[in-house]
Amino acid sequence: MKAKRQPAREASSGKSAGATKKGIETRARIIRGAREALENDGIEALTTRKIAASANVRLATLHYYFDSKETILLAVLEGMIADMATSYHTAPLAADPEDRIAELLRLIWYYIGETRNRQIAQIELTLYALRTRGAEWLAERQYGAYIDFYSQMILNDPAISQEERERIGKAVARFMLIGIDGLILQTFALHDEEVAKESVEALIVATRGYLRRLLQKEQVR
Amino acid sequence: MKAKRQPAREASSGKSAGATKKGIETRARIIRGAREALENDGIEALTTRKIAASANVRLATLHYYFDSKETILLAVLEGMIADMATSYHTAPLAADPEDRIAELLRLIWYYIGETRNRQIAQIELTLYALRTRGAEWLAERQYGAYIDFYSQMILNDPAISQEERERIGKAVARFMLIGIDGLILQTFALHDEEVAKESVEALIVATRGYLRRLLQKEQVR
DNA sequence: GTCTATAGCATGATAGAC
DNA sequence: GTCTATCATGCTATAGAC
Repeated sequence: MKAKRQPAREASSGKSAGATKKGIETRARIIRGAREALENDGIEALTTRKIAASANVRLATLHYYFDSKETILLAVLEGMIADMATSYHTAPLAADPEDRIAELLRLIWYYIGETRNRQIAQIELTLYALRTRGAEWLAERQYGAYIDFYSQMILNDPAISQEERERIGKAVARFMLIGIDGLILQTFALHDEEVAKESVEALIVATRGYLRRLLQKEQVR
Repeated sequence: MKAKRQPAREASSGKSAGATKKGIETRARIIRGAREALENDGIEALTTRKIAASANVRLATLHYYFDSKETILLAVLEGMIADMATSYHTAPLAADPEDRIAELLRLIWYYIGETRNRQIAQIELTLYALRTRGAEWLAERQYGAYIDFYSQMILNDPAISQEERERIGKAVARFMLIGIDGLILQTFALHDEEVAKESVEALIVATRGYLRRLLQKEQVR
């Protein structure tokens, strides 16, 4: 709540603590506990006491590992970024990029449905990072990571030059990500499974179309 | 922070206060102050004292008009929903629905760029409502209001039956809204104006395509 | 590295004068 | 309807024993 402190450049840690094996473990447990508490109660109701309880750690231990509540929150976001790629490692495998888009979007959609509160928590954290002076780069990195990952999943056709592949892949990835984020908010607000499913299919068609258009432009050059 | 209180069914007010002219004015000032404080500092840092200061009202006055901080927050969201329609009343006018989509999306995009913090605050509040037991309906109503509004903006072709017009219009509106929300998050995270502009155009093409497809299906029947 | 204990202050909310 | 004053509690963070 206090604003006197200067923002943490490094979200990872505040102290040099956590070098030993047990230390690393405890640090991880704190982050996990914070994430769970955040998922359960939302950022507005999150307190260090809840984090400690959720991590099964005494209150003072939090501050041995982290400078402040802010540092913990940013570390949770960092953890989510790191976890992201591993979540989908049962990856789609279709040969055609357009089919991969469809598979990927349906897979993501399934995962989102299973992790509602985590999705909400992640958006809360993104907004928190955007608000926190000195932490905007974290939100940027989060999106960068998602875009890189999706991009690589969609386009790996060696017939296209590396440069163009990356340009187009990232554009499609950004488009996909826009749809996914918007879909999360809308689905949880409307809670109409039927309508959500329709939107996913519409998003698939749109993303495919966008990819096709970008590739066609490429041909014409 | 306490959870003992039972949730407010009505977000509008908590007490019967605010019947007089001055009372209504003060109530409005509190809501406006709360919104401004929220826009400036984010929900995580929002306190009743900040709200009071921002509304130029003493702390106790807040509680004369509202049962709790929660009630104030939900009232702010309600206010945003009410303001929504008026924001775009300089409405697009093209005759062709597809052109209206383009105009509308570019207009919305401009407005969003001018009100960055308000957009973030609104998403924060939506998530807060989704978290708050008994207030989920507010998030739903918010989306319903947006969808109704966009729907009506896009489709008013009398050549189509009322029922179909509404079905298609709402589907397109939902699609647009997904794009807009996703775009808000991504743009503020990446803060790349160039890339954002591209995404808006991609979204326009996609939304037009979606409308066209829905209308074609309609023809075939 | 983790604990107990507590400092020191901010918080949401209320009592009661005017 | 708005104020001053204050309560009870919860908050983040720290000191210091083990």
